[in-house]
Formats: sequence, structure tokens, C-alpha cells
Amino acid sequence: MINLAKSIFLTIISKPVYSEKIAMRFSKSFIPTLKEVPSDAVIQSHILMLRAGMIRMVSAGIYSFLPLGYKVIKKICGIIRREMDAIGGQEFHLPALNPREIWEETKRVEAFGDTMFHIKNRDYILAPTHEEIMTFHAKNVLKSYKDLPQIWYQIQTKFRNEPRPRSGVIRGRQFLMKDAYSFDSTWGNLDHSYKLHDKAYRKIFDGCSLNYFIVGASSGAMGGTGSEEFMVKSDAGEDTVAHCTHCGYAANVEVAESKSEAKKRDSTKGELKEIYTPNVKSIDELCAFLKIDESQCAKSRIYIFNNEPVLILMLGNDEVNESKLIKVLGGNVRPGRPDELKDLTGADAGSIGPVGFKDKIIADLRLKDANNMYSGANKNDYHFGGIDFLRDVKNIEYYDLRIVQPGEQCIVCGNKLEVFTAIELGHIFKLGTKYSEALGANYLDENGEAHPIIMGSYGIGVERILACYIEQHHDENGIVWENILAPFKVHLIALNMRKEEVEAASEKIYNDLSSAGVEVLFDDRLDAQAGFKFNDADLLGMPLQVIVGEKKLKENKVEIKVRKTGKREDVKLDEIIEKVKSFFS
RNA sequence: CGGGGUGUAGCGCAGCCCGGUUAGCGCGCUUCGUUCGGGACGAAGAGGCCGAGAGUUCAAAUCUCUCCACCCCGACCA
Repeated sequence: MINLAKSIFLTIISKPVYSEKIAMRFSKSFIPTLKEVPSDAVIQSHILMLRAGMIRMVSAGIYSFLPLGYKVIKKICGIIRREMDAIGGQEFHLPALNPREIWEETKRVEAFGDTMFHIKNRDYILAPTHEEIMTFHAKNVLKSYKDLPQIWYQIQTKFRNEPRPRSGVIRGRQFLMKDAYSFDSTWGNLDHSYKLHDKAYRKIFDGCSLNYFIVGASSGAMGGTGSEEFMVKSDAGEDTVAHCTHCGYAANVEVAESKSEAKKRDSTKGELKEIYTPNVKSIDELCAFLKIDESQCAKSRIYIFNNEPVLILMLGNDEVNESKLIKVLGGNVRPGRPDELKDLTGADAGSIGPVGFKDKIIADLRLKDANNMYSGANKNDYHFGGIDFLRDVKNIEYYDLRIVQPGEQCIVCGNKLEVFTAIELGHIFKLGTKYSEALGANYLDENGEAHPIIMGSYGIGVERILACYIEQHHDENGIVWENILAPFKVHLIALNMRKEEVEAASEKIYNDLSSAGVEVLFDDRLDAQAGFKFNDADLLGMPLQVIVGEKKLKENKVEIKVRKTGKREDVKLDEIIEKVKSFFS
């Protein structure tokens, strides 16, 4: 008797207050699909989200999620929560509206500049991220080493006044971010928290069936332990990265390096000689004219740094990487204008060279101490041959200045590098004590000494997961959902609801599926043509389509179509549930 | 912020150069009928401040100026 009462009680208290509706009728749902492609969408994920009735634009970079799209967002958030909770994360919900004062304390009002939204009639800002508020709470609560470590996270709306929103939901002015913050007492413990996030992030992106790779963001060398970016290859990407599929080396091209052989010094000592080279401008023309290899040529580029000219020498057709150049010189660099080139050297681009150049010269490492080189003679239509960088040019400084090209050898393993653009999905970052110091978030150690809490911050763009997923999982007919993120598992299509037997059979299947716990979207629209329903089903892309038509019903069968493969199979009415369940198991 | 482009019905567009009936077309929507396994057909409808403002003119979607919005390329991107 007591046991019975207990079990009833447990049943009552364990019943969830609310659970997501798993079955929907198309005729009663707001899923405004579009046949035509909206003119301002360019990339596939944007086009398909609009066409599938998942989102609508309100203003540049501001989108509404419609029920179908929001359903997927909720699933993504579910996966994120699962993995964040698994590493001990605790979910918060912080305000988006923040007092500006706290942002002044960390000097980030200035740092964000125009990217931050400011409220006009109060001293508030709309938060672009939440280091400040999280640290504010940490300061008030985490007083002792016994309170640490902590992992706090939230899934919440961020506001950034992007100068140019683009690619639909990928770069918006308002977007959802999962942001997490770790609080530790030692740097070693921070390493641990960081690794936990690294692991969780891999599980999240794997769980979402995304094909991604990881870039050490802080430096090109593999040792970038302080920060990693989780990236997805995409033409809509905003970062260009070099990636080695063999060993996993990945780096932003701004810092990427490859194995490129330096020009070796010849044992024979050539004489410096001026050569008449009429109308020869490019390296290729020079090679053709003199019948030499591009590895014997030094290309010259003139940049202006703080109003001072700098001659940059590159081997053959290597291109100058301006990011690397800026790093070397220290900012404020621009290419020289044609008139400046003429004034400085007496020649136009194509005939410029290091011999006799009076100002600063820096060269790419591949050229170090090279001899017997060809380069411009600072006189139109003339080049020098036999240049010895030790003998004929003085004070050259050497740096890595070149842009990595596709197909070059990986700096780590020597296999071929790919170069492509990518979207940043997530970023994990060892913050250290920047915010805890600025806001005075200290804890007391075992000896009663105060130390700033050591922090990490970890972000994921929620909508980007969705957009990248669609970028990677679609075909010419629409979206192709894998089981995990699909808004519904089954798209049940009644081909002609006006036929009694079709209506009766599909209603029964609908009820059976939903009571079996299968998420099902039932296209019960009365007057839509078969083709119309098929195309909508392919566009929306649920993994399995169950097609109920008059013909097959005569044999007590329906057709099941797998969206991804297009494979069709006839299934007996009383075997549908079993068939569907085995497909998803 | 620089360069380019576009704003006309819910969506996609024509008309604009060269001003002049009631501003059109396709999709979608409403009603009726016929269709019903790959975006059907017929008939009848509804729906517009032609992005906003100012100007030129007898007359402006159309010409001029200003502004705004949106898209693309670039710059920027904690």
C-alpha cells in the first residue's frame, strides 16, 4: 500500500510540466514554403531556410524564426545543453540590457566602438557578449578556493551592430550564442576546464553531424594552446584558412606557413650585369624572355610604412601576405602608388629592383643570402642579372612574408595543404585574469591570500550551426535532415485527402506514429496536388517520407521514401511503425 | 566607411531611356466547377500612397534633387 502510494507520487512528480508537441498537421501549421527564390538570398542555407518557411527577415541582419525553424533551434540548444551539463556546466540566463558603467570598467565600450548598441534614454548598452556580467556575479559569489572551479553558461541573444550583416543568419545584428565561462584557481585548472570545453564542443558539433575542423587561432604554430576556433568550410566563410587533411594542421592564412624551399646559394659567382628587356614586366615574361626559372627571379613590391618607402622582395611568383607584413613592420602599411614608385626608383612597376634602392629593404626568407638572381634595374625595360644579395644589396632584413598557396606542403607533415574560406562556429579561449582583475573578482587561497580568479570563455553561434548544417546537408530539391536535428522524423503525405480510404488510412498512420512517439508532420492538405506535396516534402527534408496513395492502398501498402537516398520501398500497413522505428534505430 | 546595384500587390518581375487611358505579368490568395502519384485546368474576384519627401510640368512609377531601406564586392570583425 505504501509502495503503491509512493509510485503514484513519483509518477506525478516526475511528469514533465511541458513537452514539445511531436505531431503536427500541415493544414493547421504555419509553414509558408516558397517556390521562388527570394532575390536577396545568395547562399544555399539562406535560400533554403527562407523557402522552407523557417525564417523571415525583419531588417538587415535581424531575423524572425518561424515555428519550423525554431523547432530546429530548440533541438540544437538541447544538444548544447546536454554536453555543457555533462562537463558540469550550470545554465544561467543573464540580461541582454547591461549598465554601461560595468563595460567602462573593462574599457570595452571603447574596444567595441560602433559595434556596440547604445540605449538612447538610459545609460544602458545591449550586450554583445557577457564576460562582464558573469565576472560581476563571480566577484560577488566566488570568494574562496573552495568555490572553484565553476563552469557557467547560457544560451542567449547577443547584439552587435555589424557594419555589414550578410549570408542570412550567419552574420546578424542579433543572434543566439551559447557562451560559457570557467572560473579556476590555478592555470593548471584552467587547462582542465579548457580541455573539458574542447571535448564538449567536439561532441556538440559531431552530434549535429557537422563536418568541421579546428584552427589554433592565436598563432600559426601548432602550439596555439590559448585559443581554438571550430570552423566549417564554406564559400560564405569570412576567414581564409590553410588546412591539412592529413595531420589536421589548420591556420588562418594571415599566419599560415608551409614548407617552401629557400633558394640555395650557387657556388659559381656570377657577375652583376644589366640586361635589355624590352616590354618585360611580369616574372613570367622575364622567365620566358631570358629562358630562366622563376626561382631565379626576385619580385619587388613597394609599400609605404609611416610615409617611408619599403621595398619587399619575394621569390618568383610568391605573393606578399599583407597581414604578415603588418606584423613585421607594425601597422600603418599601404601599397605604393604608381607615381610614388616612379619617384622613388625612376622606374614603373615591373622594372623595380633592390640594386641601388636607397631605402629599407626586407625580403622573404626564401631569398635569404641568394645569389645569381634576376630582378628589375630601376630603369624601364632593363633588368639586372647575377645579383648577389650579400654583395650587391646592403642590409636586407629577412622575414616570412609569403601567402601560403593551395597544394603547398604542410609545415607539420609535408602533405598537401588546402586553402579555402570558412565560417567560425565556435571559439574556446583562455582569458586569464583580464576581467577578474578589471572588476576585482578575487578569491582567497588556502593561506588566506587574495588572487584574481582565472577565467576562460567559450562561445558557439547557435544559428551558425543551423546554417552550416544546411550548407552541408542539402541537394537540388531542398534540405536533407539527419535524424538528430530534423524538426520531424517522418513526413506523412496523404496524396488525396478527398479519397475516403486515403484519408482513413493516413489518419490512422498519423495517430499510430504519434502515439508511438515518432515526430511526424502530416501533410493533410485537402486540395494540394500530389506533386505539390512531394516538392514541399523534399524541400522541408524530413528523413523519411511515408506516402499514402490510392493505388498502393489497394494492396494494403504505402510507400516509404528515404529523403537522403531517394530510395523507395512498399511497406504493408501493419508494418509501418516497425519499419519506421527500425529506420531510426 | 568606399565601390556597384535594387526598391512597383504576400513572393518573383515588366513598365522608366523617350512623361499622357483605369499601372501590368507569373506565382500565391478568395469563390465556383473539373482534376488528383511529381509544383493541374477553366471561369469569376480581392489585393498598389510605384520606398519617402521636395521640385519641374497642364500632366510624374517615368525627369531633377535630397533622404531612407535592402543586396553584392571591399574595409572592419571582441
